[in-house]
Amino acid sequence: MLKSMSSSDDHLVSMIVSSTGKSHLRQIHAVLLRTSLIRSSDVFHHFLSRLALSLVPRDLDYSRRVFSERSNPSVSHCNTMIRAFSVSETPGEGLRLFRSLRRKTFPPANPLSSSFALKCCIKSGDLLGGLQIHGKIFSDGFLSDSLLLTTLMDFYSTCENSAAACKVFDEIPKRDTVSYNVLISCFLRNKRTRDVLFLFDKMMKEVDGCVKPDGVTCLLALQACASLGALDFGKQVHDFIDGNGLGGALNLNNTLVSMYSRCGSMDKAYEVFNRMRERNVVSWTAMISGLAINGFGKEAIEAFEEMLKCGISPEGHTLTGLLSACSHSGLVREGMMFFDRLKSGEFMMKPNLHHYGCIVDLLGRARLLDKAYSLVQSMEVKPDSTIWRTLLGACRVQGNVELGERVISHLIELKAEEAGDYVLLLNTYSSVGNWEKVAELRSLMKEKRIHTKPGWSAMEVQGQVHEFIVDDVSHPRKEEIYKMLAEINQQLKIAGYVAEVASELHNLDSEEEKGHALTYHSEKLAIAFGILMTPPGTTIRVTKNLRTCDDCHNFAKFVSRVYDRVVIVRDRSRFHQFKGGFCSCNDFW
DNA sequence: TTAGGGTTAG
Repeated sequence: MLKSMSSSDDHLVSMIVSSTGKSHLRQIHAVLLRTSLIRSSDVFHHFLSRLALSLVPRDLDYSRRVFSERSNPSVSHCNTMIRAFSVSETPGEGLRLFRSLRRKTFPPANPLSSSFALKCCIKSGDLLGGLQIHGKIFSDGFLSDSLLLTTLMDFYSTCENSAAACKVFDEIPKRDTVSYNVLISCFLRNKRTRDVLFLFDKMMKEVDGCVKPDGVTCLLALQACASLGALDFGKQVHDFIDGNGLGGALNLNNTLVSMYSRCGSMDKAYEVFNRMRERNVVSWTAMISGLAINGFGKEAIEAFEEMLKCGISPEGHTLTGLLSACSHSGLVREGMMFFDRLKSGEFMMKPNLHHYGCIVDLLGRARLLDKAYSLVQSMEVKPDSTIWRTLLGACRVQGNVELGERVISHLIELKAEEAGDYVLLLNTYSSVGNWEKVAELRSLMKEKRIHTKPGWSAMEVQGQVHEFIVDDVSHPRKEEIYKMLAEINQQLKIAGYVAEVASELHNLDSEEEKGHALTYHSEKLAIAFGILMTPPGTTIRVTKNLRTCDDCHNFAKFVSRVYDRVVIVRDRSRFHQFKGGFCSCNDFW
């Protein structure tokens, strides 16, 4: 049919080209060349777009050749190619094309060219390239282009420069839901979780015109709540979802399951999960991982088996959740059985680093350190720093100095040693009373200028999130908090609590500071704040970014008994529920 | 002629 068409049929030809499948594209190309129909800018545009953008997988070589054969490409032809490069493995080519386009006086580049070029910079991590484009936005006269500025924010977000992203946001003439979402995702990526909640609140109250949260906003806000353990705020987001007709979305329900379980509310997680009309592997994975961090190992295994019964195949993450559930609940036999099934290929995948990490953790907790070490040595994939770190953690718990030293030498070899690793080794030495080595390591840390990253704890009171760091003095009610902490310490002492000075050492320079900093670990500040701010009997919920130390764990146990409070601490690896002087983890973490 | 944001983790 194409053969009989003339240049006056451009539109029809374009439509045919746009609907052509991959197998016929070369034939169509030949016809277009033979009939000279390709000379039409319209026809060429559609052909190139089909070739470079809408086909999966894309044929970039072919697109590149077709494009280079065009003697007078228009801006939109160039943009098609820049966009294609921005999602390819060679985004640098897109930037080069953009630059050559800008150098020409005609045709001039348009805001879209800059937008796609920025995408190229994001993909290739080209900081300088992006900054140059930003510099030209003013001289190109694109300052009022909201969509381009939104992409620019996304660029700064990937560069972890949230201050620059904020500045661009302020300059956007007409902000809409997407520009808000980009800023929110920037805050989330850059760990400014409280700002995420602030912005969500602002959108909900429609402070900025009629900008309202949409599904993506809710998804991001829920992630922030999960990270902070902000259960009340999470419930508000849930209400917003239900009240605005967003409740049926699969991805939102999956995130709700994850949020509730990461906030320690398994009842609500189950409720959402059971009400879901449709569930995919992500839904099951969220549930299994949630059960895992809450210490419900057996239930996680049951959920996994139920999932298989429903005919859903697990993914890598699903197995990670399952194996970590076994590890956290001390189900060594079950964990090893699932690991064997994974290795046999039953789940159509090979064990990855996460899976090995779980098993190393499992063996370490089960005091099978040698077995864990030989597993790491025999791994098919090269062990990364996290694997070694997991093993180092197990060495600390069991005071195995010899293996601990060997492990740290592996970390040094990988050039991946972090302050936390030295702290673990330091604690291993101190747990066996080897003070000479402690001193030696301390001076080494000083020499290498190693500083620990501060731990933080968060606590939600009436929907407001309060954050604390070690030795925090920034909180407006710091005086009351420290007074309360002193009182608690006194009460606990009477009940028999003794601070374990040797249990955890942070970035301290002298022995005298040790006892002092133990008193002011961020979770202790948060717990004191909780007792201060809530009526007797209220559950205290604290979220911590690192693993909680032995001393703080012990402190929380005493608080739960002396103050008759349920204290729930979510640390980096799991939940601890303290009640009547005991912890749900049975000191096994 | 075209465009910007997003689900599970050791």
